[in-house]
Amino acid sequence: MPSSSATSQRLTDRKRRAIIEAAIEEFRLSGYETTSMDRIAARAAVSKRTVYNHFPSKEVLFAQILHHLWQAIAGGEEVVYRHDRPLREQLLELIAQKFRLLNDEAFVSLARVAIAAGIHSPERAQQMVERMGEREEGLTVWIRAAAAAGRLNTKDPVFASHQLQGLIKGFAFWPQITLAQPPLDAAAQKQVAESAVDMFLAYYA
Amino acid sequence: MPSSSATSQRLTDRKRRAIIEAAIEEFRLSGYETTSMDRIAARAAVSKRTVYNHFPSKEVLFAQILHHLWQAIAGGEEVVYRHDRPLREQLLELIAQKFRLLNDEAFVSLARVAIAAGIHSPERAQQMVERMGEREEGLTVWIRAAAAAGRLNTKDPVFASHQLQGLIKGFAFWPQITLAQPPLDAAAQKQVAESAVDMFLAYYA
DNA sequence: CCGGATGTACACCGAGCAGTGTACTTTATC
DNA sequence: GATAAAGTACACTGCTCGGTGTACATCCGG
Repeated sequence: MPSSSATSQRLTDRKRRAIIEAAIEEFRLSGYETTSMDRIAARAAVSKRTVYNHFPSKEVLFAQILHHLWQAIAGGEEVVYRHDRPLREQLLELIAQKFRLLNDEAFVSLARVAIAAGIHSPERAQQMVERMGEREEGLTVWIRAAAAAGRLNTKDPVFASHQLQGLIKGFAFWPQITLAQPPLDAAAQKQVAESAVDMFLAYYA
Repeated sequence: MPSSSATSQRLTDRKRRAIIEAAIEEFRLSGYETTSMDRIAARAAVSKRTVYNHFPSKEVLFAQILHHLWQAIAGGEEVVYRHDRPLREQLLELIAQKFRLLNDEAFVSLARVAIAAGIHSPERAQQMVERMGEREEGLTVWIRAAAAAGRLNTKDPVFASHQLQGLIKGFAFWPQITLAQPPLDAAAQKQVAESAVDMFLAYYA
C-alpha cells in the first residue's frame, strides 16, 4: 500500500517528479541542445516511452521545467518605503532580500538554463528576462517613493535602480551565471551590500 | 592573373578567409552545438572537403575563430594615472575606452559566442574570461595608482574597479550579451559614464 | 481479483551530423 | 604547356537524436 507515503502518492506522480528532477539536472548540466531525452530517461530511471507519455516533446518538457523552477522561487515579500527609517537601513534590507534570491540555488539554476538556452532564442530570452524584471520592480518602486518624498535626488528611478543592481550583480550574479562560481560568502555579501549602498547614497542622498 | 588583388592573394588564402568569416557568422547565429560544418561550407561557398583540408575538426576551427576574433580586438592603449589632471577627466577617458570595446561588434560577437559556448564548458569559459580580465587590468592599475597617490580612498583597488565596471556593464554589456540588445547610443553612453564616475568619486574621492 | 490505466522493453524510422576516401578539375607556378 | 598544389563533387561510415509503435508487465482503485 504505497498510499501511506506523504511525498510519493501514486506511481504516476512519482515517475513524473523523477522525470522533472532528472530533466532539471540534465538541462542544468548540459543545456538544452546537448541534453538528450534518452539521458533524461536514464537518469530518472524511467523508460523513454514513459517520458513521452508524460511530455509530448522535448520542447514542452523544457518549458515545463522553466515553469516549475519559476514556481519554486515565487515567494517575495516587498519592502515598502518608510519615511521614519534611515535610507541606509531600508536599502540594506532591500539588498539582503536580493541576496536571498541570488543565493537560492533554484533561482541560479533557472537563470543559467534560461540564459544559456535563450542566448540564441531571442523570444524566449526576452520572455524570461521580462519575468525576472518583475522581481526587480521592488527596488525601483522603493527608489521612486524615496525620490518622491524628497530624500533621493534622482529623476530616473529605473536608471538608479539599475545602477544599484549593477553594483551587486557584477559580484553576485554574472560570475555565478557565466562562470559557475559559488555564491558569495556572508562576509563578501556584507562588503558588497554596504559598499554599494554607501556609494549609492553618497551620490543620490 | 588574380595576383593583382591586394586583399585576396592566393586562392587558398581567399578560401580560408571565406571559411573563417562564414564560421564566425554561423557560430554567432547558432552557437557551437547547433552549427554544422555543412552549413559553414555552404555559406563560405566552399566544398566541405576544403573546410576539412584547412581545419582538422570543428573543435579546432572554433578555437581558431576565437583566436581570430581576439586578434581583431587587440588594440588597446592604456590610460596612465596623471597626478596633474582631474580624476573625473581621467576616469571618463578610461570609461570611454571601455565603451569603444563594448561598441566593437567583433568584441560583442566574441563575448557572446564564448559565453554561450563556455557556459557549460568550465575550462574554456575560465580561460576566456581570464583573458578578458587582462583587458580590465587597465582600470585597476589606474585606481591603484590614484589610491597610492592619496587621491582615492580605497584599500582594495580590484574591488573598486569591479564596482565601477558593474555600473557600466549592467547597462552596456550584459543586456547586449544575454538579450542581443543593441549597443547604447551616444547619449545613453554619456549618461551611464558620467553618472558612474560621479557616483564612484562621491564615494571614493 | 478484475480491468483499465500506466509503465517497460525494444525495435524502429528518418534526419542530421562529424569526418573520410577518392577520382577528378581548377589554379597557379616554372 | 607541364606539373604540383589546391579545390570539388559525391558517396559513404558510424553515430546520436527525437519521436513512435507495439506487445507485454505492473500497478492500483473498485
